[in-house]
Amino acid sequence: MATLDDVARRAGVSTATASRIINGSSKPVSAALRDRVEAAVADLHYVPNAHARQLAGSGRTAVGVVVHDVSDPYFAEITRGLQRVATTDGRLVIICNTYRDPARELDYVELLRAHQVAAMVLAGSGYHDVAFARSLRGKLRAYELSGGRVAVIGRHDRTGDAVVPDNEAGGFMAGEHLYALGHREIGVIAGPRNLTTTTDRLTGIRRAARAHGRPSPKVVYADFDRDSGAAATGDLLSAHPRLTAIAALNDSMAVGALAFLRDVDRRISVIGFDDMPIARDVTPALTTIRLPLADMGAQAMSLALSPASPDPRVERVPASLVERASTFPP
Amino acid sequence: MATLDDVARRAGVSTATASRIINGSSKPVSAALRDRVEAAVADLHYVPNAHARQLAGSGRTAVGVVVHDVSDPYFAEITRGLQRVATTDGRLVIICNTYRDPARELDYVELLRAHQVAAMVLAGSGYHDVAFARSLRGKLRAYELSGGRVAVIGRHDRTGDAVVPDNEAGGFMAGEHLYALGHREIGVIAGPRNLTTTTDRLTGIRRAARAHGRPSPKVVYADFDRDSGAAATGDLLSAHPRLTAIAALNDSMAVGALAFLRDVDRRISVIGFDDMPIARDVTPALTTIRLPLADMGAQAMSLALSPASPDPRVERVPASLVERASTFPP
DNA sequence: TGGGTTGAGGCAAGGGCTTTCCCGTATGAT
DNA sequence: ATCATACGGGAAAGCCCTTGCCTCAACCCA
Repeated sequence: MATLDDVARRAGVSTATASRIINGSSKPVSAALRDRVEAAVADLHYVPNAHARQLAGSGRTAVGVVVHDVSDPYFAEITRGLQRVATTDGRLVIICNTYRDPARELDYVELLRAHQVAAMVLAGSGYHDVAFARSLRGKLRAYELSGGRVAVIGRHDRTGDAVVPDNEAGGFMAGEHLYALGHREIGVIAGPRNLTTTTDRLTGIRRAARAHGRPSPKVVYADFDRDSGAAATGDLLSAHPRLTAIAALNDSMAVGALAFLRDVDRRISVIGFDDMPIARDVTPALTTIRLPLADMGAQAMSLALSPASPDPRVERVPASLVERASTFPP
Repeated sequence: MATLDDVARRAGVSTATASRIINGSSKPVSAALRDRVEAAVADLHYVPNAHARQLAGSGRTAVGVVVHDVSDPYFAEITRGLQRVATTDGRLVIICNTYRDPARELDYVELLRAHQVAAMVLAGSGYHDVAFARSLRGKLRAYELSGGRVAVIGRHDRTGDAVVPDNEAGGFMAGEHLYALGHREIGVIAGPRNLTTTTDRLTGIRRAARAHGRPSPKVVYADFDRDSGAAATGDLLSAHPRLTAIAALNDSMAVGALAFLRDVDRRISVIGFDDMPIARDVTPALTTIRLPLADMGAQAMSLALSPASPDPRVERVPASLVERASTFPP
């Protein structure tokens, strides 16, 4: 691999000059030298070593993102928003998939710190796990102490910049919608129970049940993905055959529910959550609680990229109901 | 940020010793020192600087991936496969989204080279653009010369390791299926015309038309995404009202076509391509040409991570027909 | 007891780049 | 003609690590 030294030698200048030309430093350099250096760069296919540069230079340039899994539509949307603003800012994005393994999450935070990223965004780190939270807080604090910036998407039990969707209100809206339609007994397909996203949304639905004087909904837990949603629907319906509506705590599981219901040839209301792209393309089109996922990602990255402010900024993101065809009176 | 120096000083040892302990080198070290160093590391929240390490050490550790857009289901699946094998190999994955901008693609290759990645995988770089291809080849060669490994997914006009789906055969199968069903005049919603994926699939379909003695299908070009697929369906149908079947060159556009047809309340056959996850959840469930996307990603990463072999390895990936409900006799 | 091992640890040389001085030379003003 | 002022360019000091080589002491066997 050609080095700056090679370039300088070939152009007959010092590495200092070569470096200045290559980086477009403000120091003036004669046109002749500039040409010679540029020619040498081209001839040698020279690319500056990013690690050496990072070591010698001052500015951190990359940013890190820690999510459950970029291929999951929920995180894919968020990541899209994130990337848009990071790229606009000319930054390399390092994406880390945790697959919901808290240990892996902790490791990735260390790894990103080791890579001297300028900022990191964490999405989906809301576990009900005190030890994990404490450990994470410690690592993030150490990172921030060394000048790193952090933004979190989702409920945060640390003080710091965050983008927080109103999952509880969204859950309430879902329940409200179903009860207002006249349903009396509803089932809920929840996500993993150790996630705050799950419990927050669930709390909202339960509050709606109370508000309507209905019994608490029947809950069954799944994994936020389609197939577990389908399986959970089976469980729910065999345990409680008289349910007339199901609230799935995300659209992937709602799609699974719809698939299951079609298979067993039953037609009951299903409401989802998130308004993922797929929601409008299933049949019946999915009624769901919308969250502006891409925007949330963009907001989080903006926060992370902006200079630290003394008091943490928390952007609250409202949820909204999108009525389509999958919910109807009992 | 604490440095190795800080750790060494605090533990009262040299940086050499500290480094050996931290990296679990084979050199023997007394238990006492080891404990002191480990304590210092913990106290200081020390994380070794990845850049310095990369500079000083020998092994390249990260790998790069260049794709159109990770949030696009096609690339999301591929990326999932890639990541699985990269992570198993203990490597950091840097994902770069080109949004189908050849210039950006070239830039990313340079950037990954600058970051000294051990290997890179390119997916979706099959543009019909001679200048681009030449430029890309040059950059890749320079990278390989410096010990980097490259694997490409899709048609490659460079010699090197590659995973090549049989798009042409897949296209033929799609056409074959439709003609065998009795359709005489079919329309095609193609992807961007400058992509080899588009032209290869199209070639296959045209061959099927010839094989059945049918006129060449009507083609309209779109962008491989849902909305452009829906719009293209409208164009196609108003230009050729008597079409009885549509072949979309990927599932996203097929889903758009289905949506459009539902809107105008028309029911004609639609076949997709790729068998993305969404295919089985739309209504009617999408008949499609399946490609094992995640496996392709995994294979490509395996190739890229294995030592260079004198003669390039090319893994051909067969396509297969998945019959669902969206195709039927005219 | 002496020479040869072996075990534990430190010194210092990079690795490739940026950047801060610092030094000539040409330019302008007086 | 002289002095001050740019201006163009180079030398070299790091940035933070890893690792080959060397030293020193304790230990072994004959």
